Amino acid sequence: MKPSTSIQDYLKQIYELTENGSPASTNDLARELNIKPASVTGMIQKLASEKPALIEYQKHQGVTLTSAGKKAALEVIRHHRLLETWLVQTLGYSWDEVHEEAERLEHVISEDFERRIAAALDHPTRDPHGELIPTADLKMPLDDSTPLSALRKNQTGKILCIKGADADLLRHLDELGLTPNTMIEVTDYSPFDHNLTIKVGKKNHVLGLSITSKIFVEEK
Amino acid sequence: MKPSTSIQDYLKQIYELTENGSPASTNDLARELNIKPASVTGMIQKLASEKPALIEYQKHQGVTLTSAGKKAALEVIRHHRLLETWLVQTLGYSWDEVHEEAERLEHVISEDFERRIAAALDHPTRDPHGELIPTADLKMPLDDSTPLSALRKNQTGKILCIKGADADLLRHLDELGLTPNTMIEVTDYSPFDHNLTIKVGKKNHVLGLSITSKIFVEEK
DNA sequence: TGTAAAATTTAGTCTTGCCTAAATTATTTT
DNA sequence: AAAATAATTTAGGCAAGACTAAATTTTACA
Repeated sequence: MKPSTSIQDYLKQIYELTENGSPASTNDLARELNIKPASVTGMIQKLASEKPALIEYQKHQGVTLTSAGKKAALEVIRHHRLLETWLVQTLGYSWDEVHEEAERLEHVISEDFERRIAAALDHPTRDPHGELIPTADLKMPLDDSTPLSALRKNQTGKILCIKGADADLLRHLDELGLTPNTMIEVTDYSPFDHNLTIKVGKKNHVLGLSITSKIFVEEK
Repeated sequence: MKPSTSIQDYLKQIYELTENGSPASTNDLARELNIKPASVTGMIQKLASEKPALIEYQKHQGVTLTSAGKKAALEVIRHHRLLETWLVQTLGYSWDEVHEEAERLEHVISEDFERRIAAALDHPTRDPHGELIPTADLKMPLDDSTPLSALRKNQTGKILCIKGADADLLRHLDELGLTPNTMIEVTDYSPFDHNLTIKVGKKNHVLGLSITSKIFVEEK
């Protein structure tokens, strides 16, 4: 049976917190979901005792997704990213506005709806932020991007993805023209503070690590 | 604050059951909402004691909407009908498929989303079934349609709306070409059983009262 | 290594919205 | 008008999913 909206939110969040390979802690989950840690423990115990189990869990050790849990998480993430793409393309949302709307819609659309928007968008592989969209058979495509912070003077690339930016930063990057699919060139690098000077269009911008580590590019 | 999904469903249903002018009974609500009558009583008491009250209620007398309740109901109905229109126009749903999808989406879309689809559709006044769409300021437009069953031999009209048909009947009417905006002519009337012979395109169909009373036309 | 701080879990409570069973009120039939 | 039936309400319960306060475990640091 289809997991509740709450459970879908937990699974999605666990997926994201465990992408680095390490288990997700009760506290991290609580922070990300805006829920008290005690409540998270309760839900964790429930998810671990579902059959089939959706997460792997041992007291005080954090949680990881089982394959059933990962599948359910990817389903929600696919919904979310297809919806964002579609809202931007068909209703003129800007890429920094769509998140909240998709956050609510992702839980209620049918598989039929999912198929229809995927087809209407011609089966996109990345959403407006550049995040990879899980495939229809619920696999996450391989990510071939590099953080902009890893580039050095004279290297060029195409922006693929902006990760982990809040609404303010998204708007700021939009104003600078730093959006997915834009070509950029590193015109200077400061080894001291890791600042990069980036040429985008005809303008140069000096960006610190807190920004360049959130921009992912395909090196050319 | 925004009413819960459950409350929105109650209000929408009460709106529809009271369109005839008489209050909605506990039993009718229970039947339409697939909920037990005892549960309906509980919710009714809650809705009547909200401030401001959303319904008018006296024990054993049925319920009607207050103006606050009607406003909330029209908001949901506007969402539903705009969504149906939009799903049909942009995602190729057929008019007999959209109901369920809209039923879930109507509760989660933002006012911004509502404005965007209304604008994208050029502010339609009727949904794919022909039902009137409440205006942006939450008034229900006047209905200028007549039941097809009231027409007699040689009268002609344009189909405006199909009301209260289940999925089977919707598909059947679709096959006969009896969809909103179609021109029809009454070529015969049987006073005995109230059957009407209707010419639609080049074909004639004999329709009983159970069908003609669900088709609403603009008489020409 | 022992202790303080941080993280986690347990225990008990609350709200929402549904349920069943039983009691009450209204309506219909004889 | 009384009896039978139908509609409605009351009472008591349950599951989901959140909360607070208190107990426990783990980790970190002196």
